[in-house]
Amino acid sequence: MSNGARVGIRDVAAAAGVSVTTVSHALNEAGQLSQETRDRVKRIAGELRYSPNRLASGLRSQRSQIIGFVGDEISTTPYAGRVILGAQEAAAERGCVLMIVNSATDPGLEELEINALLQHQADGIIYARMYHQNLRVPAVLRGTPTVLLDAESGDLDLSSVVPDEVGAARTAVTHLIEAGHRRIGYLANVDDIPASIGRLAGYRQTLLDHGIQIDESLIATGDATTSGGRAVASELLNRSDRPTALFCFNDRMGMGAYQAASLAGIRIPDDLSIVSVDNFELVADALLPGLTSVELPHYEMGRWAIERLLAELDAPDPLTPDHVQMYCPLIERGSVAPPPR
Amino acid sequence: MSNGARVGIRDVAAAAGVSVTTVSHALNEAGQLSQETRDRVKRIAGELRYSPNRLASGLRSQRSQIIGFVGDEISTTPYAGRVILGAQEAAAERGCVLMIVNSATDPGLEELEINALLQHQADGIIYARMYHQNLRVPAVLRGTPTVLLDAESGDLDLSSVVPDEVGAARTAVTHLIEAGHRRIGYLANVDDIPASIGRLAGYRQTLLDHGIQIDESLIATGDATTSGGRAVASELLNRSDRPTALFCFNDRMGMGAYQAASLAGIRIPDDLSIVSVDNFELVADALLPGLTSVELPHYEMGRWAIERLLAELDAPDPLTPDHVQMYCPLIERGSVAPPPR
DNA sequence: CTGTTAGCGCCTTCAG
DNA sequence: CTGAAGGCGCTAACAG
Repeated sequence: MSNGARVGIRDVAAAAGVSVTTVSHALNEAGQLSQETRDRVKRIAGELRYSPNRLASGLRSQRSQIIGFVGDEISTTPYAGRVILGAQEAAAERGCVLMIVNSATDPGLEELEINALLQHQADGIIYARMYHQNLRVPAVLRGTPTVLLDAESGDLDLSSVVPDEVGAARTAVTHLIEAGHRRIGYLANVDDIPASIGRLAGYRQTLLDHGIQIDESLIATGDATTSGGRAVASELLNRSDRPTALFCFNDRMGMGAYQAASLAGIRIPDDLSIVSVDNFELVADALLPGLTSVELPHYEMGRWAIERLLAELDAPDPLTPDHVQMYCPLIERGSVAPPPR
Repeated sequence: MSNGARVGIRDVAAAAGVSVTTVSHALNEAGQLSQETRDRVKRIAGELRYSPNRLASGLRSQRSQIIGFVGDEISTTPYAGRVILGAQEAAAERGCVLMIVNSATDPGLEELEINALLQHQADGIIYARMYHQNLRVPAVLRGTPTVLLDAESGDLDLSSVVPDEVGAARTAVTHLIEAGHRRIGYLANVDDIPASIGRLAGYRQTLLDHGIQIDESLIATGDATTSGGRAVASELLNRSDRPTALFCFNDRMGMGAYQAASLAGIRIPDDLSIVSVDNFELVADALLPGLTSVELPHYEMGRWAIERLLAELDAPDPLTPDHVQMYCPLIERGSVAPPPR
């Protein structure tokens, strides 16, 4: 009915002429066995195509080797894939497997889904958001080791990993300044979220650090979408004293800026340089010219979250929570050039 | 250590003054219990915040309620999210949960990952590809109920669901013809995969059905990427007898066609109409004007695969495999208009 | 209609 | 260094 896991530990024991204990020890690198016995048991287990039943071992050892992954908007964002890949690869390296639920917008449903994870005895939970945010973790999670991914929680002592938003903006704006730009506009996101705040702060700081006066009229705020970016970029670009470069909240706004530039007959990068944040390849790489973008380290955050969670699970004493802001590297393509003279 | 699942079925039994059997029956809607007892047990279980241990029940009942999902390129395609969402929602409705692995390009690694699923006693497997393809299913899967998603297998009798590629092309081209176009180019994909074959066939059939002679020179083949689309679209659009409409293999090639048109000073949709396949919103919706596209039903395929798999699992006798070609709906945006006169 | 009795397959004290 | 026994939490026969 199920899979071919007909052969159990006792079959191996019988075939090897030892007890089940010895087999268990040999296979789990536990106990004190002679190397010879250990090898022989392993060989025979292999020959018999023995495969452990993790329900049984989990039941007994109180370790399911399952990590629950609670994510929002898995379907609507392109980032989810890389987060999940990073998490899954890190988990696989440690003999764990991911159990994924898409936390719905409805908190009631989310609780149901988390309960399913808990019923399966997930050893721990990665609570992931696709956009950096502050949140309160659902009460059901209390008592289960949890790591926050692309999210932070004020009320609870949970480890978390988020992108270094300020640093991302600094990297982008510095790149523009180093190319010679002094008049740099910012296409900001209206939403009041950490990414908006951090990137705006990074933009300001970097200009100031380079002795560039901040011109508030060069900060245009809109929806963090292509059409939003197009709209606000148009305003900026139709001014007689338009900026020579644009830093964009994300790649979608960056794409909007391309469209606005095209509509206004402004060439990229000759007349206008653009840097954004996301490095969403399907967009950044597809634009003409390619969009230089600061990458949000989704894969790395996925890995980090799993590694941290497993470290907490393995620690004999509770670890003090760690809060990481992850570095965001610049991916250069073709949208930056020196300003037109 | 683990979660708060301290309270077990025996605690509930004690509190309710019944045996564990009665509790089990009450909670699982099994056996023959008086409605009164059933309700009382459920109430008490709720009050005690009882939560079943699915490792234990799975071990006993030989049903883990886990569906394994093995997918490729989960991280690099935007489709994965919707497939997974459809699968996960359908699974949740049936009390099941998804265990996801990203099958690497390396078959050895893939086998390892599938084995992990099997060790966790997954009741069945969804073997999913992100691009429609024919394949041989890994030998490890033999003996485990498996459903193919966006893939078909010649050598094995496994149920499968794929997009109706021919139908998708017919829908797209028919839409163009109904808008008045007769001279319709096709941006084809060089890769020799079912999608390429099916969409090309659908393009040809539809023209023929409408009495339109096929002009082979209007079929331009390139990489299924934005730059590939741009390159081949340029060829077509720089001809004096250029087509009035373009059917594109996918949205990325469609985006390339937009760029080629822009470079050539051709306006969409006034001078040129475009329809493609994918309906990848982040691109189709972001383009100016919006790209009319035939949607690949990823969410629905995810749902279908789970429902089919569960049906096979629940069937007393083996079901005869089902092979579905799923309908692809047209999503109209702004890239189609009557041909210029 | 409800309770008793065995395990599901494995790990983990304990003895030997 | 190895083996015997008990039980993780639950369900499925069968009794009553």
